[in-house]
Amino acid sequence: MTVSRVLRNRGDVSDATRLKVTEAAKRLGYVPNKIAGALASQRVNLVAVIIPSLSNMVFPEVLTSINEVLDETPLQPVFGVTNYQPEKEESVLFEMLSWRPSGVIIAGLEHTDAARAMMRNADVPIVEIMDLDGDPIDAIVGVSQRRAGREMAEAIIKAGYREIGFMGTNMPLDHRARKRFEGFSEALADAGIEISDQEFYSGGSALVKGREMTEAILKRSPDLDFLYYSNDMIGAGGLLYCLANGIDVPGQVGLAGFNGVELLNGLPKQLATMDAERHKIGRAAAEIIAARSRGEDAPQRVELTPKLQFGDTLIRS
Amino acid sequence: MTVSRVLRNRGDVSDATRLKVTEAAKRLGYVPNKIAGALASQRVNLVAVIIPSLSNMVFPEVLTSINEVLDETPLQPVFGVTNYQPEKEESVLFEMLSWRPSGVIIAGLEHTDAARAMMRNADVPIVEIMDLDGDPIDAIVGVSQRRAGREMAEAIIKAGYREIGFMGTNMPLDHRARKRFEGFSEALADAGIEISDQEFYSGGSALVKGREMTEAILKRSPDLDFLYYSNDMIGAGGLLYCLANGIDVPGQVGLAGFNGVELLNGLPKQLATMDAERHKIGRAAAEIIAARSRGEDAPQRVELTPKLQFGDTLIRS
DNA sequence: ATGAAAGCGCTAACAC
DNA sequence: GTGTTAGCGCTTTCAT
Repeated sequence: MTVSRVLRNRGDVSDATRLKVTEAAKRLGYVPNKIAGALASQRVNLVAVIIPSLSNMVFPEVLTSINEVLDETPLQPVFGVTNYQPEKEESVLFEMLSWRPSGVIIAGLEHTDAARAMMRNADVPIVEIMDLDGDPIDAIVGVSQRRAGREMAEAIIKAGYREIGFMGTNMPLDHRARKRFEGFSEALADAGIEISDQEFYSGGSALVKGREMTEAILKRSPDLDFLYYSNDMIGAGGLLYCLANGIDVPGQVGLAGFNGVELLNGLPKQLATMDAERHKIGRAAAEIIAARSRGEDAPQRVELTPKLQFGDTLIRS
Repeated sequence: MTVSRVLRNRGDVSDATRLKVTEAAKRLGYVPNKIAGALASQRVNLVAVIIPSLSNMVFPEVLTSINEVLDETPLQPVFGVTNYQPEKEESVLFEMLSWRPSGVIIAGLEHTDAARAMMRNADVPIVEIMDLDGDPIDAIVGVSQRRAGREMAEAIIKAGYREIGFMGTNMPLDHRARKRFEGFSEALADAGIEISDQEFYSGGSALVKGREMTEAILKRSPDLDFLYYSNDMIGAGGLLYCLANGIDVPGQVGLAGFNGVELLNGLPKQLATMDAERHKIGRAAAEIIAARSRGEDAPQRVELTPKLQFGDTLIRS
């Protein structure tokens, strides 16, 4: 009836009745039932956002920018966390799609067959984010992780380092870290170099692990002249270890991480890194969903290019 | 009809038909419409989780533990972010309540009147988290921020420090930081001490801000013998500044932060801090919602007590 | 063990 | 400018 019109600012309603209705609504503390509304209108203003982890720091930042963009639209983000488990991703996705959201933003390109099928059948915009190396279901925005790895390797070689150690997470399901590593190794191989030593960790405080791994790898392989870390947090740990132990950085040992986290700016020396552009990724993804839900069209592919920041730990050649 | 029964594992259905249905469902990539289901059953497995910020590090951790607990139930968390703005909180709450969630977990005790009214009328379990100093709407779990501030002040005084500087965020709407500061000042006042100097910041990288503020305050007030930071990130920045500038910690200047963030373990020295128990808070809150949604009863108030960690920057007296 | 029918609280389309 | 009506896709209840 008229009430519905008022509450949604639709159609022609006289000011008098409009006033009466809004007033009554406020007085009764009325909160509309979107469930019924959504069922009737077949429209839901929710956007499903699915990420692997909240403890990674990177993802909260992506969420923040998604939030920023959607704040200016009628859309509402709804987050789900998969803990890097494909089956969990599948179930979270199932759960979310069953609410018929206006769009899906999901990290990565690797999904179970069932998950992929669900998304293809869902008939809503799907944006896969972060990674670019693979076949998207629908839209995609991110950086080529493989290329990021390559470029870092090339810069390291160019700077004259030859005995290179790698440290990273021991998570077979972190496909982005894996692809960076692959790109990195490939580029080294192209230059006839092999990784001299490596060290993996899982769980625990990344900063502490970075210290520990760095100590271990340098004790085991004292000839190393460069350490590449798969993320900035362990890189920062390594940097702090080197500084505390009088190791000359970048003279004796060069260091680099990945992500460009804000934290690095506060350290005594700037760790070399590559900005993963996660704010831009979040914005672009949200903008695609917003545009599509307005019926406008939007890019199918947004490629961002991570920029190498030399900082103070990688000799600029 | 029967299909519905199968899909929900309810009632008596013959194995034959059950099989037929599940198979067809899988083949068609069927995803049930929870909107219709929720409307019919008047039950929704969503739990609204409302927090001020994602960049604060503290909140992702709370979310993580909420997630952990709800993972073992049919409930699904749904996050909303308020950016510390009461009106935004109100609108997020409105939006979420309009989906008739099974419960609400919301940070803090300060809300607009309208928000408070909505929650009171919502007829679902409401758990206010983090803070304990105020009147809860329904259930509450957290630590007394005021007391946390007091205890830190008392420890500092006991350790013999007298010229105390304070650094914190310039956010009038961060009520928890404010209450800690109030408790801190009160305890100092009880001992006849006043804060000698203070410095506030907003925005930017907390670690960098910590360095900068520490430099500024020490240049301005060289007599300070203790610096209390309203959070660990700026405290860590301050610590790094002191170490880099040959300031003897905790001999010449003592330092303390708040939160007990994991990051601190990786620093060259352990910053004194108080663990805000955010994992326990998340767990307890989620458990209350889970219990209540099962019809069991649950505690109305869970008081956690932050533990002082002296680390290496506060003389143990 | 299965089917049929009512209705959850809205929106959309169409009268008046 | 306002009221009426028929669903939206399920669950629930009641028959069979």
